[in-house]
Amino acid sequence: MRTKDIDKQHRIKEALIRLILREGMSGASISKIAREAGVSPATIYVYYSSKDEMLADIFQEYAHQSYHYLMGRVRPEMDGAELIDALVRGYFSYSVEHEEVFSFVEQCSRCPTLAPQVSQEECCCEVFDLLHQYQDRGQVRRCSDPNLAALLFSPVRFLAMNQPGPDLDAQLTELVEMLQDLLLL
Amino acid sequence: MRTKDIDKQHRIKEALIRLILREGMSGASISKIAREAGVSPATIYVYYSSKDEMLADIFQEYAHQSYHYLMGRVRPEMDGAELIDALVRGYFSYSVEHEEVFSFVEQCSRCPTLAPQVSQEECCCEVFDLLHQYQDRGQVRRCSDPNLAALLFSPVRFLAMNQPGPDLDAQLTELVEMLQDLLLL
Amino acid sequence: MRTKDIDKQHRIKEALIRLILREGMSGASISKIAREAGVSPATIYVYYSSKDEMLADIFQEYAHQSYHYLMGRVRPEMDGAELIDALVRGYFSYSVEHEEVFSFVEQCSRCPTLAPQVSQEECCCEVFDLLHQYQDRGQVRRCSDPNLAALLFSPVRFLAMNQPGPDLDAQLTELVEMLQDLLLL
Amino acid sequence: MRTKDIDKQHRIKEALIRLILREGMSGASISKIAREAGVSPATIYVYYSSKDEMLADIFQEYAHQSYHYLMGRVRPEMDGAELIDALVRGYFSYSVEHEEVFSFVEQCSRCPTLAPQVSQEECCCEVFDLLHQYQDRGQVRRCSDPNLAALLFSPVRFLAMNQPGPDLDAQLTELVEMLQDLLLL
DNA sequence: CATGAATGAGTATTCATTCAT
DNA sequence: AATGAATGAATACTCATTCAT
Repeated sequence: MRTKDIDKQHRIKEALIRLILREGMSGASISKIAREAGVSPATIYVYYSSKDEMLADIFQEYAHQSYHYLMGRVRPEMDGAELIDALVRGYFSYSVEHEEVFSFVEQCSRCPTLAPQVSQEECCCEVFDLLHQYQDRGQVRRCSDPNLAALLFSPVRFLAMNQPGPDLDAQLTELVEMLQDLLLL
Repeated sequence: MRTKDIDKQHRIKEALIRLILREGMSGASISKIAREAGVSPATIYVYYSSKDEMLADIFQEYAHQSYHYLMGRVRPEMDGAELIDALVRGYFSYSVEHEEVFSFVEQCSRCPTLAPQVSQEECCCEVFDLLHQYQDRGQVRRCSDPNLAALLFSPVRFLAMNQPGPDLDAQLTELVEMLQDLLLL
Repeated sequence: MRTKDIDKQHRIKEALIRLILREGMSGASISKIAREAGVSPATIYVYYSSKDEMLADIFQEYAHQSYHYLMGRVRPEMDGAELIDALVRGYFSYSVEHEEVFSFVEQCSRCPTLAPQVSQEECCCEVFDLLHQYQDRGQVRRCSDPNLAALLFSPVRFLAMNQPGPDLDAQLTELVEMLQDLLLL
Repeated sequence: MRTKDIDKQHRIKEALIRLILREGMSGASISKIAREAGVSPATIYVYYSSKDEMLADIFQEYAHQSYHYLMGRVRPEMDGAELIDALVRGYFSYSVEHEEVFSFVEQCSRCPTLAPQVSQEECCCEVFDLLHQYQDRGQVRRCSDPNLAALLFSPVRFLAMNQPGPDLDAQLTELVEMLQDLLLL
């Protein structure tokens, strides 16, 4: 059965991510994952040859999901200000809507045994392509890609991580404005 | 009665931090820590009542070391541009010179079972006091503290985390300039 | 899927009981039990979810074995004197032949954390049913069940526990006679 | 200070016995005992050279306390019936009033590594001396000492151990009457 | 493909005991 | 006499993985 298999592997992925959100990297054991996914521990080894490989695979798979999400929030007809607004608020929405994946990726990317296995810059190229177009059109300030990424996404990631205060919305608006000040020409 | 060996506790702390840099949160087991510190596993329980408590204690202790480090790099006679330069480059230096602590804190602050136990904003107040002075004097743009922290420290943290490329220095200079553009009046 | 090895569980039970006879409750550690049973410590947790549960389960299982043994030693055609003789001597034989189980049950039933988990009076009802018949027929003195059990079984248990002296046989005979005097009408 | 020492040793004894009532033989570790007694673990080794020796010593010391208690409940002017009544009810009272010691002795005397170290029949000689006098005077039936002990004390011990039912008092009365029937001439 | 049984090596923690003061 | 520090060895239990079905 084709569907059955894929479903099972999918449940394993979700179980892993859910578990890591709840208990952190060291709380995600094979047997807990299996229990959470409703499969046997042995079944996990049908899809992944080791726990390390599983983690790396799934990290790789989800590492750039946020950028795909972002691409769904921008429209070609947006001007620079709207683009920055969409990217910043979009990234924040993502961290809320996909809390599990967000936390999973955050944790994995800090793990010294895991992070080097995964190419960090690979799949966000779509977003960069877009930004480059705006830069080429003189709508967005030119700067190196790492700094662009650092300024556009790290601060909002920082806000997303901290406990949600009451005036978080105002902060988000302020952040958008500041980044517009900084990046628009 | 044998007297408590402060050096021993210090070695435990360093061993923990070193190990987490090398192997991540899930690689830091009590017995590895003990071996690395040159003590018996049981000795760790003389100083900490559980592994969780140990992690939380040591995380708490080091969570704000970077800010103390930064305070040692700024001088009252600096103008706004120099301040931003000192803070950004200082934070980067810190991440290089104290790689172990930097990675340890980064990992701990993403761990869902650990982060909530530790008050994140406590000891960086000194830095904020300083920034507020510059804001009061009209040298630094007014904005909410979280956004100030997010913009000043997250991007450089992001650069520090990624594998060191050749033109990292140029990027750092660029980042400083951009933040000066953004934050100076 | 490998099938559960009933023999393995049986070996675990026997190992536990043997060990407790030799070394007492505090000598029966999981690793000793595993070694004695010829399995891995982890295997024990395939059959029991914790040591406490294992002890309670196995205690429960053996708590009333002596009464089943007794039922095999009485015949319906016995008169009252023969019945008492069979029960008392039978119980003594049991303590000799099944020394391990006897000691195991004696120890468990004194353990304050274990005894309350196991229903003590459950399975000896068969013996009581029998005794009630003799009482109904006027062959055995009427008295409350606890006293009947206390008088018929505790004294012989006491003799069985003490180091075997040379005239133990005479004592047993004397005990039988005294109980016959007391209980026959 | 003389008193201080004795007091400390006494607190250790009481702590051990209390702990074994609550948690059983395997729950009584040196450090728990020390905490319960309010002393340092090392202090225990001032009074006892090892845990085994401590257990044996204290068991020995309390093994026959019940018989001393009983001797305080009998009067020389009692007749046989009163004597049996006093012994049986006295033993029961003891098990209630000195629950901790009662449970401690019950558990120790079943422990195969502990029981053989302690002479069981030593100190109850006073009670036997008394019973022998009644036997010599023809007031109590002659039988071997072990059987006398077995019949007089085991049944009431059995009643004492089982959970206290509502009609325990009636049972005790019944037991006294039956033993009087059996043992009085 | 899928699985529960099985396990050696590991986990965090506690043990009885000794040491230095 | 008394103690908290220190520990090697043990504790109960879980791990990632393999095996037999």
